[in-house]
Amino acid sequence: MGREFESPPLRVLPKAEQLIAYGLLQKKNMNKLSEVRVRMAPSPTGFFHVGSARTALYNWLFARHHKGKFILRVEDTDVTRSSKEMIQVILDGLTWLGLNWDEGPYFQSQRVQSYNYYVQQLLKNKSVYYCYCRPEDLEKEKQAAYKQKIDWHYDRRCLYLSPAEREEKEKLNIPKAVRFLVPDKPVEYNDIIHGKVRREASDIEDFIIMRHNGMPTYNLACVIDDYEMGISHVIRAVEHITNTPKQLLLYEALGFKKPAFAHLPLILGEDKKKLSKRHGAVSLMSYRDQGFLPEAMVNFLSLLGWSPGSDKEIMKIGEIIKSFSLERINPANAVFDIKKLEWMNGQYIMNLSVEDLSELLKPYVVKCKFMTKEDLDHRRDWFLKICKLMQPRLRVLSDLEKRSRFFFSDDFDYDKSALSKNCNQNTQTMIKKYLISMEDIEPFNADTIEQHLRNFATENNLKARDIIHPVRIFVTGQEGGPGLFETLELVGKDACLKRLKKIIAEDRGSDG
RNA sequence: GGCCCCAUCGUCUAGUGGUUAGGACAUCACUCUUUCAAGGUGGAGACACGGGUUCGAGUCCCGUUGGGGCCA
Repeated sequence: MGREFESPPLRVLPKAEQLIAYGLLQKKNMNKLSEVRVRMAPSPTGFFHVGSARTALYNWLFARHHKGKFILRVEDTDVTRSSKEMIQVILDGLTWLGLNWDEGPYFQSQRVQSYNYYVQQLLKNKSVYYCYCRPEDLEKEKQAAYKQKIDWHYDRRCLYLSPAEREEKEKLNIPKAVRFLVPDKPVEYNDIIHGKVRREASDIEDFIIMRHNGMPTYNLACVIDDYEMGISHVIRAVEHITNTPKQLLLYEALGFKKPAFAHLPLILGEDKKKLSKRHGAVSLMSYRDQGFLPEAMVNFLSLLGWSPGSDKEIMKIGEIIKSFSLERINPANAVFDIKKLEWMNGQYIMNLSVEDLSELLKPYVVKCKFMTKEDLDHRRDWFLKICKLMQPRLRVLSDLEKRSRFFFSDDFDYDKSALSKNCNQNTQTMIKKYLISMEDIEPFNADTIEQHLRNFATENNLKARDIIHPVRIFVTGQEGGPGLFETLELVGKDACLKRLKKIIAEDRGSDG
């Protein structure tokens, strides 16, 4: 890295600043035109966390509400193995949710010279100093201190190195990091969600801004990126709130204009710990695969920490954008309630047209190997009817597999307790008789099946339900489900007869 | 260990000094139905605690407790 960085890198000027630069706008009118620019800055970890998804969503909602820009930036300096695929995961997640970005993705790994440039500036104005300490040694000291329940801060030993000592270390080519010299005054700022946040200088350690290997730390890269990308509002998770004072110090040392900050509450698991892999599904895409609709996911996530103030919960995206504001975000952490998500998804499924639902369900049918796509297309009307029957019974699309297998295949499991409840000598005899008369039903549709069954019941001095229940369990294996007559129609005459015969052949009546 | 953030039903929340503390999910009952869902009706269920300020506090202040987060 022998190169000197003389010219400052290009900066993306917000619209208003561009106009000022061209003399087209007076500074006093700047606020009228100043554009909202927000960003989502994920680090590619191999999957897209629902928490990141919500952060992205809130940024996006804020940008759309203010007709500003939503920018995507990949923080990939730390992750040596960050690959194309991992970045694609993020893009796919955003795309699935419908969170389109206006700029980017920008990559931190490609902006190293920009960070170097500003580090030089900081070195020049003595806001930072070189630190020759070995990270492992400091870590050891720190752990030892914690063990004795003593707080530990870096003691600035490298700041106080004599010129001779420094020269010695330079001569030995000891790797050096760059540390920020924290000024002795408290840092205070106004968080949009949390209000006044204050931190004493003595509580802020001289933090590293650039590692031995020349890579910037989060705080440095973040500040420079946000500045150069003209970010007006930094909206991020509350775990970063402790970084904010440090970053504010950097803004000051660099002479940058500060953005506004809003720190989002965390999403918690049922045990109230930060939602993580051990809570089960935290990857956005696993929700997609289970058959959650993106609209439901967006609606649910938008309400996890924010409320429009009205009682309305099922909202179109336009309504959410219209009423969204950072001020209405609840500062308290929120538990991820999968039950409510499922309910909401069910609501969205019910509001779908049958045609749309069938399109969404098709991949699941194929994936479960119930039918091929071609067969499905051949029996379009039949499949549409199934979709209609299942529509109010699905909470996630993948529910289709266990709840409606019997439509597609003779190979399904019987609900054991329901089966034994309905298997006795009487039902066996009755079903035997019913089976014979069923052969005559023509055409085999819901209406004729119902008429026939009710007649059969009267003729045999039975209640309709005494036939309905056993037939249902024998034909579908389940105790509940859509209306029996529609179900039988769609299962088809041959399959119905076959399944009833099978039950009789097994002579379940005798073994109970 | 230090610092920071947070605190209304089990969960998500409304509430910005005067409310029978409202809604949603979940739960329970009833209803509809051939069953299961969906729908309808209803029930149970919360201001963590202690001090202030105030005529009056879920709401403002302080403390305690509890939870959470961060510390290359």
